[in-house]
Amino acid sequence: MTSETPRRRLAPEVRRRQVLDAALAVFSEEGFHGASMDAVAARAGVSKPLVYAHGGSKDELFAACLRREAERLLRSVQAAAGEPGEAPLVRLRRALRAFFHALTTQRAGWTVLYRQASTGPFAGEVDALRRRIVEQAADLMAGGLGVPRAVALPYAHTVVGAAEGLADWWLTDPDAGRATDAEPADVLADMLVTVVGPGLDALTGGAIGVSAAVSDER
Amino acid sequence: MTSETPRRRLAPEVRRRQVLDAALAVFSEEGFHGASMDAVAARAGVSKPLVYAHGGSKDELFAACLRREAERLLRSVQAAAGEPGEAPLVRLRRALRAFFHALTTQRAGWTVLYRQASTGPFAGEVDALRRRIVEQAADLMAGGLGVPRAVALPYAHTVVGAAEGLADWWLTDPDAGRATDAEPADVLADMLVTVVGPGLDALTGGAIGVSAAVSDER
Amino acid sequence: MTSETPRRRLAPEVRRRQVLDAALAVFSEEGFHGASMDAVAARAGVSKPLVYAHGGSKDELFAACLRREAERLLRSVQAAAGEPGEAPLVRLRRALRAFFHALTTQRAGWTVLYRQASTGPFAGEVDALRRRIVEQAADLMAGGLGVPRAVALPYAHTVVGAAEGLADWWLTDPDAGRATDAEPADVLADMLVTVVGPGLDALTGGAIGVSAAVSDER
Amino acid sequence: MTSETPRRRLAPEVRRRQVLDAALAVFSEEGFHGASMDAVAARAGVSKPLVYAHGGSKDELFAACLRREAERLLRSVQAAAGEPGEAPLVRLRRALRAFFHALTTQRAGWTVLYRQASTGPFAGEVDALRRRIVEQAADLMAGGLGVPRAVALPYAHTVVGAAEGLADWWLTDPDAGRATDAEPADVLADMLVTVVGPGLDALTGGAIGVSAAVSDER
DNA sequence: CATGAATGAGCATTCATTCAT
DNA sequence: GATGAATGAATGCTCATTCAT
Repeated sequence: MTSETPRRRLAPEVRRRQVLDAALAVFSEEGFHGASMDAVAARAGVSKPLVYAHGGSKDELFAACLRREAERLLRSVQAAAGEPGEAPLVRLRRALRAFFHALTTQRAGWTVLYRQASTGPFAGEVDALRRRIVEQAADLMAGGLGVPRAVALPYAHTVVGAAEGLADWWLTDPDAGRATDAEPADVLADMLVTVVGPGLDALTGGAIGVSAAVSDER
Repeated sequence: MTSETPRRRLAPEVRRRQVLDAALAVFSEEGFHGASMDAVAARAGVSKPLVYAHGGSKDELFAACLRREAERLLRSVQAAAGEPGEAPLVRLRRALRAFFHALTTQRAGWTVLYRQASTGPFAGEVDALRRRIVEQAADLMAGGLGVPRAVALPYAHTVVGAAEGLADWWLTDPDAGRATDAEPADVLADMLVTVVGPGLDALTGGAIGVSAAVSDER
Repeated sequence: MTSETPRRRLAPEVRRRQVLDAALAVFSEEGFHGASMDAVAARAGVSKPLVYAHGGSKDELFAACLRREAERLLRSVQAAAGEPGEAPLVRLRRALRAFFHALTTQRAGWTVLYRQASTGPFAGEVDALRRRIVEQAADLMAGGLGVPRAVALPYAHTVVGAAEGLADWWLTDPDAGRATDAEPADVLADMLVTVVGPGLDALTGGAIGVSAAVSDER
Repeated sequence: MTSETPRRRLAPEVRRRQVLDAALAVFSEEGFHGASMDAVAARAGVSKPLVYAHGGSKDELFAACLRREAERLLRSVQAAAGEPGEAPLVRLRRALRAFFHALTTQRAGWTVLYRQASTGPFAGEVDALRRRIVEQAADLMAGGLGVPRAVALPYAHTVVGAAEGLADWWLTDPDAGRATDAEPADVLADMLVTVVGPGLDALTGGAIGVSAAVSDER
């Protein structure tokens, strides 16, 4: 018999990450229902009971993936958005750049979060995340300028939706954002600011110097 | 056997529509994997083999639902967009209004298209549809004004993504678009034009009279 | 390929009995936990889903076996016990004869009822059955003679317990009851009456002519 | 690792008893199949491998419990039965009293022996025990009076079965044996002698002074 | 010696799919 | 043409058992 990988003993947290990583990959490729625990185990290179030991039931495992990826994504974007003192569109642009950058390293996570989870028993969890993101965006604007919340909220939904649309495009089409030789993530973020920035200006009655913000920080 | 409902022989195309309708309903409620062929048959009020006879395998059935709903949606929007002669933003707004209106009568279809199908073996099919929509939007602008395709395409992705985001919001949150007592579908469409219109103006170097178009046709 | 048994279509009630019979056999041999649905299916010569279709879940299947066997057994004994008008010991003897006779054709049922089910989620069901039997026996005596219930009840438990003990012996040991060439079931029943009859006489202060009853109806 | 409970090295036989006690408790509560080795280990407060080291496989562990409890029970009863010199019914009554008394302190053991083990791979073991008990009872009578073995054996089965029936009743129903305020174990034992004593007298043609024995030793 | 970590094997259950009527 | 009856193939999950430390 060829010397199979010997039954190594690993630290629980290492194993847990291993399992979560495998689960994320499989879930993102096959979807929640399409993914089998066997497939997760195989991907992780371990036995099925170990998956259960470290990840719990299939539902728990999926929820754990979800939460981990959401946390990661939110953290990146929040850190990039910076302090409330700055100009809203500048903060928005930095946040969007961070968002598109994060997707490059979290492609599977994004897929799981936005394509797999919005259905089934986790719609609630994902909805909550989405709401947190949108709220954050709405706060960014409602706080930064005097925009009333009732105006900021649909705007935030629009921007977040647009970002998701571009993200999907980017992850699907290899040419997306590659018109120039700048970093595609930045190109897409800037593009988005260019498109929605003036609209925000219009909504707020010119409270922001859009063009300045848009042309800034290149 | 006592002749209960006499199991009328129906014309094949009628049966087919019956089956597709049932399938759409079940798929939209339970998701692709959650839906069982038994449930579809029960919903259609026919036997399972008949479902197979008229709808093919589960995959084929799902794909058929997908295509039918996509066709419907595209047709509505295309019809509303009108002729190439008119002002792009006017056409865009009409198209968006039609889109949001269509969702009210095609809620199940939308759910299936965008929540269930974007994963699994149908991602391709959905992608193709999305691409058709985006192409159409890009044409609308690239044709209407002198915008180069390379600029129009990402813009189109942005707008379509934003529309999807708002649509999800709308279908999820009962308050979405109900700030005034205007038709919510129109409110959302107009909101979107307000947000992305000026950006288009900026992108094209002022080729369109945005403000006019935006305030027009109220 | 050798012509396997062709997938015959059978009437539902026939199939159901087939499945129940197989389940009873397997349960009686392996116990509830030891029995696998695969084994039941194999024994019935059908596929596993068919077992589920006709027998429900494993629990339901077991419960169904239980109830069917209990019903059978009770019916036999009740019929044999006859009308309240007759002498108690005569009725008791006839009932016991019927009981031991029933065991010959219901060996598996007995095992399932008394050896498998007294544990696990069905203890309640079996307890109820046992109580019905004991109550019936107690009534037989409390009603037939003037014995107070408080005396009849432990007596009934004693007699039923003794009958079960003999039954186990009989089903285990091939020699049991074969001292003479009379029907073993009858020998055991009569033996039991001989042993416990005089005790009943003693308990009731000689209300019954035991010896007469005991020697009667040979 | 911080030395919590220092996991004392214990003498092997002490450990073994610890493990057997835990196993008995778990088996009696959950049944053979329902009991998991994890549960046994947890109950014993030791690790699973230690259970294997001291108790062997699950089957062996169960068998060990079985044998230990059987031994205990037999010893109690044998000791109580006393010397062959005495009157058979007196000895029987003492033995029965000891039996019912033993159950109060060995409830778990009884449950395991008679409810869990009578099925599956241990039926043999339990049968052997039962046979030893019955043999003993038969010897008691065949030896004490001139009864031939062929008569004594079924009688013994009857008495033992009746005792088991009463025991089950007692352990199930809290009112059993509590008519007077005498010790229930004694009440049940005496009750049993009252019921089966006269029958033995009848079988042997009046060789024993039943009434004397029965009323004796109150 | 004692254990945490790991696994092979099995089980109840469901479902898409297809014959026989 | 339409259906009730049947099945092959998975799938989620658990457990007795054993290494590596």
